[in-house]
This record gives sequence, structure tokens and C-alpha cells, in this order.
Amino acid sequence: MVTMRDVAERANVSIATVSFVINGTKPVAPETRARIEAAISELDYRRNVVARALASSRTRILALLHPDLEARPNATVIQFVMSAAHGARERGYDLVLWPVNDDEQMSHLLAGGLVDGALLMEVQIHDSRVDRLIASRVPFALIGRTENDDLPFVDIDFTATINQAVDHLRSYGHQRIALVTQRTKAAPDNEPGRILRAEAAYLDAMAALDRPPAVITVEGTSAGGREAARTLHEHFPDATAVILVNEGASAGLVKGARALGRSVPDDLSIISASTTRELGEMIEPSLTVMAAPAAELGRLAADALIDQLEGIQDTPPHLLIPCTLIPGQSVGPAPARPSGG
Amino acid sequence: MVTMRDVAERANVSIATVSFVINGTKPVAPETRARIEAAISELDYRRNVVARALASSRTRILALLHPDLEARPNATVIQFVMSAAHGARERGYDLVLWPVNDDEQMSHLLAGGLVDGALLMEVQIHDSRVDRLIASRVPFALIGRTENDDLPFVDIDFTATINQAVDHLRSYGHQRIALVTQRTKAAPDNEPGRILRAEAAYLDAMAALDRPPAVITVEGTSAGGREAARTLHEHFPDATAVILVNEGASAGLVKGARALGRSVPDDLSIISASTTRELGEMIEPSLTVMAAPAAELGRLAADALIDQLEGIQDTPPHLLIPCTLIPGQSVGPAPARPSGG
DNA sequence: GCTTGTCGGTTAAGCGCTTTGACAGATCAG
DNA sequence: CTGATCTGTCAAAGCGCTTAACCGACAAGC
Repeated sequence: MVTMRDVAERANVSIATVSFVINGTKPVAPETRARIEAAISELDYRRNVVARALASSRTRILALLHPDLEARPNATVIQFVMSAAHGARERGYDLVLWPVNDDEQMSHLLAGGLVDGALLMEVQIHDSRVDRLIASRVPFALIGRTENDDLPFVDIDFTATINQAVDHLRSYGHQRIALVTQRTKAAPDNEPGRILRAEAAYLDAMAALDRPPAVITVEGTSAGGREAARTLHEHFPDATAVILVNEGASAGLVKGARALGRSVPDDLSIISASTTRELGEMIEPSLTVMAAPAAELGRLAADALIDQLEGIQDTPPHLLIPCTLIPGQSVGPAPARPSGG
Repeated sequence: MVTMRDVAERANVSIATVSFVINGTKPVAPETRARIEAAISELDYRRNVVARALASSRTRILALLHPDLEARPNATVIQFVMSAAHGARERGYDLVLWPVNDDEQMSHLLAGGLVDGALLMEVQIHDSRVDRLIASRVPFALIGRTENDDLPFVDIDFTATINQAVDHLRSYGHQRIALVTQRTKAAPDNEPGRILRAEAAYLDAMAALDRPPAVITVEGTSAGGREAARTLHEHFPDATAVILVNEGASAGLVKGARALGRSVPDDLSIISASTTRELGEMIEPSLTVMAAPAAELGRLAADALIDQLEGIQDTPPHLLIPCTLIPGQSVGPAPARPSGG
């Protein structure tokens, strides 16, 4: 292994000077700098990042903390993770993937000094992991929000997203619009914030329109989607449109509606919010989706965190990005008279 | 920050002894050990992993090197990554995600000394990244294979997988079976090994049955799937069954076939190999899939690499795992007379 | 009784880098 | 010409840990 000492010897300077050149920490005479740079490239020297981390007490590693990601096809997560990793790399940081399921384990990891900062995914409305994170004194940013809006976060703007979906459906004449959200088996009463915020936005929108809300909550699976279709058919037969905030149930909802004799979009219009264009295309008919800004969020989260670490920004980031409407074939004019009624 | 020195002082021993207790490196008298452990828990001490890495020249970090992952829904990748991360964690290692697109960048990263070993994803049949990896002298394992079977790898057993798919279809009476594979836009003549190996296995199977092969190559998108349906219809009208090794084109193939008046599975049976159960369920009708052993591969890859690092295993791992057949509704009896002929 | 081990522990030398404080030598004001 | 200021470089002190070398005490072997 070629070390800084080797470079220094070859360039006839002290290792301190080499360090100054590499980091640009202090001005170095052009002629000396040239000698050092020559030595570096001749020896093919790469600075040891571990030693650097120990000496500077900055590892330049960011942790991406997340519960076990679900096995279902989920382009959103991949996009998010990739773009966060990219954003970090471009600023000289690496991203470590840390599946953490229990809080105790998380504290241990954070205390090890391996990471300079952390990004926490799948944040829930009450989240003990956030308390741990705060206690660990490691700078962080949340992906999603807890009940405490003062913490640093980036999140989907559900109000804007739901409003746009509602407007889109209303422009097709739909009057009665239902919402299908997600329930997780593990913690049915402590949902990810996005579910609750989407629901709140929906309720607000319905209240503003002076229409009774219709919320259906199912699991994020094909079976859940079919269950939603049945519930919709039985309990809200006059609904002509559905907004989904349940990526995993999208396909099942279409299948289920069809099985009940309701064709999409003739009898029922569907918008799947917070998902991806690709998922919409997989389904027949192609779903109109509100694509989650996963890539943007990933990059923003990484950037915001690094800004904090480097003192560029000292107020905690509070960033909201709406989803993007991508029309498919699952939204059509409201039927003159609902097929179910 | 509480250091080893603090613990040592409190327990009235030297820091070396503390280290021996923590690592179990040398025997320590029970009474002394108890004092040290008490001090550790009283002070809530966590060893600094960076210092440990520098001193022991082992970081216990593994890199997961991959090109930019595609944005389409891809449960396989997530499963793989998650289970590799878990496998690593259980053995005291962390997994860093490293999107690398250019070789030069990769060499730099590996030379930095941050990682003890690397896992390389999306290996292609000729892969310059593998040469870089070898040159860097960082131990590694490939996910997939190059042309050189002597390198350490874990991979899907495509021969077994394709054979099982063929057998399954033949048990339903299918005689003419086509294969739909994937072409990547970026490097059309240097495919991931899996495509070529699947194709080779298919050709072998057809040769053994004395049937002419029918291979269709399209992009891994919905559009690609529809294109495959058209090609199949026009060029291989007598084919009554298709094996897909192209996750992204699955949905499009079904849509395309239907658009051409061929219903699944009555006129055309489909098996999608090397994908996930969840993806199969999203499609109507539910696809019969050969689920990729992503989770197994992830864990095996991590384990094999760590075994090598720790000298437990010194012969390079060569592991092949077949996909698992999960029946859906896309395979049915061969029609008496092909609808296309 | 003297050697030879063994056990349980300590001392100290790094690991490869960053960073502070000091210090020559050149420059400049008065 | 003297003292003050700047510039460019260096020596050295860590960062917190691992680990080789060593050491004292005590037991066993002959």
C-alpha cells in the first residue's frame, strides 16, 4: 500500500504538505504542488479514507436506515435509494444501507461512529426510531414526517397531490370519489405518515366540496385490492372514481372491479397516487398515476443532510414535493348513472 | 465520546485488557472481565469502528457495486439487496451501496481502503469491471457470471430453470415453445450473462426435443412486450407457449397478445422466468412465474464473500440456485390447433 | 532448588492521516 | 536598518484502537 509518507518522500516534502495539497487546506507553492502531484500520480496514490476518518473524525459515510423493505415490486424505493446514493457520491459521501428493525440495534449502530449522518425511511407518525436518532446526536433527515413538523424532513406533498387528483377527476365529471389507503399488518394503528397525511388531505378536499368522504383501508397486496373493490361496490356504490394511495393494491383493485362487472374506466375511474409510471403501464388498462417524486426526494434528502453536516445550511430542511400526474387509460368521463346504483 | 481509555481507567486495567475482553482475543480472568464489563455498561461505551478499522486494517464493510438500477418495478433487486445486507449484518459487516457506472471511478473507490470485499451485480459476459476488481486485489464475489467460470460467483441456475419451465409446458401438451429474452439499449451485444445462459439452456432443451428454437429479443419494457407479441404472432404463429426471461416485458406481452386476439392461457401459455410472485399477481391473468431466488442469492453471496475474507473458505464459491415454479393462471392446455395457424 | 511453563496482565509501537503551532526566509513600513 | 507581517513548510501530537513483545508471579517437573 502506498501511503502519504511515500508520496512525501518522493516529492521531498513533509507529509503535512502532501495533506495540504490533497485537501486544499493550506496554500502551497506552485512548484512544490507540482512535485507532489507528480509523485501522487507516479505512485498511483489514493488516500486511505479510514485513516482520514479517524484523524478528522468525519467518515463521510451516510446511513440509510430503513425497516425491511417489502418484497413487492417497488420502483419508488429503488429510485429513492439510487438517487440518494448518487447525490451523496457527488458530494464525496458514501451511503450505507442499514436494515434496522429494532431500536436497540439502531442505537448501537449509530454510536459506533461509522456514520456522519442518517436518513430515515418509512417514518411513522409516532416513531420511536426518531427518538433514538435524536438521542444519538447523529445529524439526520427524515423521509416522511412524524407528528413533529419541526424535525428535518423531505416528504411528498400529499395535499397538493390529492388536490390535483381530485381536480382531475372532477374535470371528468366525477362527483363521488373514494379513497383507498393502506393498512400494514405489523402496526395497524401507527401508519406511515404518508397514509395519514393523504387521508387528511382527502378529507379536507371532500369537506371543501361538501361531499361525504369514502375511505377504504386495505393491505397493500393484490388481495387487498380485490377486497377494496368489494367494499367499494357494497358500501359506496355511487362512487364513480377512486384515488389509491396504496401502490400494492392497484392491480388487485382493477381485477376486483372487473370481477364485479365494473369496467375501468367506463364504470369506474382510478388514479393511483404515489406510485410509478412503470407500475401504471403494467396494468390493463394502463393506470393514470400520480408518480411519486422518488428521485427528487432522494437527492434532496442527501443534499439537505450534507448541507447540515457541512454547516452550509443550519435551519432544518422542510421540503415537500408533489407527485406528477401521468395520464393513462383508467380515467374517463363519469357514467351518467353509476352502474352500482 | 467515551473511549476505551475511559473504560480502562474505570475498571483499573490497561486499555489492552479492555480490548481483549471486547474482542475475546485473549483470555482474561473472570473477575477482571466482570469489572470491565461493568465499566462498559455503566459508561455505555461503544467501540469506535473507525479506529478499530484503522488499527486492524479491516473495515468490516462490504461494497455492493452495481450500475444504475433501472426504475421499473423490480422486486428481485430489492430482495437481493436486502438479504445481502442482512446476511452481512448478522456476521458483523455493513453493506455500502455503490452505484458505479465508470470503471475509473470504481478503481478509485476500491483503492480507498474503505471496503474489505465487494459484491458485483449485473455482471455481463465480458465485463471490464471484473478486471478492475481483480486488479484492485479486493476480494469479491460476482452475482452472475462472466465467460470465466473460475471466478467466485453466485448465480441463478438457468439450465435447471429453463428445463423445468419446458417440462411444465410440455406436461400441458405444448410442442412449440418460444423464448422471449431481453436486449438492453446500452450494450446490445454484451448482455448480462443471465440472458445468454438462459438462451443457451433454451437452445439445448429445444435441441434435445428436436424442435426448432424460436427466440425473440426485445427491450425490458411494456412496449418491448407488445413488440414480442407481434413478432411471435407473425414469425412463430405455431408457438402455443412462451417462456419469458424478461421481467419488464411480461405485462406488455400479455397485453399485446390480447390485442392480437390471442387470449391467455387459452390460445397462448406464458411462463415468466426469473421474476417474482408479486409481479405475476399484478397481471391479469395472474402469470405462472419462476420466482428468482433473490433472497437466497443475496444471503449466499454475502456469506460466501465473508467466508473468503475470514479464511473459512478458500476455494472460490460457485453457487447455482434454480428459480421456483409458482403456478398462476397463464398456463393451460395446448390448443388443439394453434389460433395463429 | 532451579528450570520451564502457564496465566493474566501491561507497555508501547503502530495504523495513515489531519491539524496546530512553530519557524525560517522573504517582504514591507517607517 | 529594525521590527512587523506574510508565506510556505515542517515537526509532532494526536484520532481510538489492535497487537506483538514482554514481564511478574506462581505451579509443576526433575
